[in-house]
Amino acid sequence: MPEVADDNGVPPPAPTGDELLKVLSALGNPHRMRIVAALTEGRNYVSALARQIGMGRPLLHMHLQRLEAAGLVVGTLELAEDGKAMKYFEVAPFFYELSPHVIARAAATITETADRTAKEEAK
Amino acid sequence: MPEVADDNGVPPPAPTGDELLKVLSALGNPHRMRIVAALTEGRNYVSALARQIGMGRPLLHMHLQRLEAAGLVVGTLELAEDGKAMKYFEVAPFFYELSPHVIARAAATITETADRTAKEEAK
DNA sequence: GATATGTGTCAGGAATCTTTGACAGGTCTC
DNA sequence: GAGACCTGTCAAAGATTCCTGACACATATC
Repeated sequence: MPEVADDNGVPPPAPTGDELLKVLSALGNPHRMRIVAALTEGRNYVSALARQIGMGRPLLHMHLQRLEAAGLVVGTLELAEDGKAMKYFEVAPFFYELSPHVIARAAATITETADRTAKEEAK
Repeated sequence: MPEVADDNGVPPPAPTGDELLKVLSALGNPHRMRIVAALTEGRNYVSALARQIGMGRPLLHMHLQRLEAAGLVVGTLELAEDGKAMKYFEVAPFFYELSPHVIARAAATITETADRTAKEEAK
């Protein structure tokens, strides 16, 4: 039988420079990588996750934020039966290919840290 | 004609955590991405490259070093006909797939910045 | 009320990148 | 020798990222 056939067999979307940049810098960190790995085994809420991989909540919170900004994980705030509000996170079904061509193509559409702070995108 | 058929169609080598970490953090930088892009159009020596993408030599030198350490580019010091020694760089034919599974698998073999400086690998 | 759970944020220090301006060396041509 | 190229390295500053210890807010139980 063929591996998996979830998606409609979408080829390679060719990510933009800024997008790829966010993804790569997000994944290029030991802790963040481990966080994604932990979430791959199942969704979890931040406090529990923090205990599981042994790291402070504030720190985890920040890392999850970074991962979510890159679209690698998604968090949803839901209310438990006992009324507690807890934020569950789970990995997003991402997929990127890294090759010279992909990088070259993406590099053409970068609007970041180039020189100016490029902080004016609100226009 | 079919795209390219260089390699023997090697599947997915499943990179180690440290390796993937180096690759991702190396590529997760605007300048480094642009450098790879520039080299995709053809090999070049550092001084010329520096002028081409407008950045100081010392800086470029450092970035190239990082890229080379990650195995994304390779540099060779050769002597021009007029006796000058120049270091030519070119992109390496790398290829990585980024998906939750790959990350999870790689995360299991990380030996970096975990906690201790892990600076003792010289043993 | 006190305690334990969950959520989030903030300020400040520690640790790492990133960047620049010298400086060293080399060969060749004028 | 002086100038134009190339190579490399270093120290110190600047900018980011990372990390920790408070603090705020909720709800439920003892």
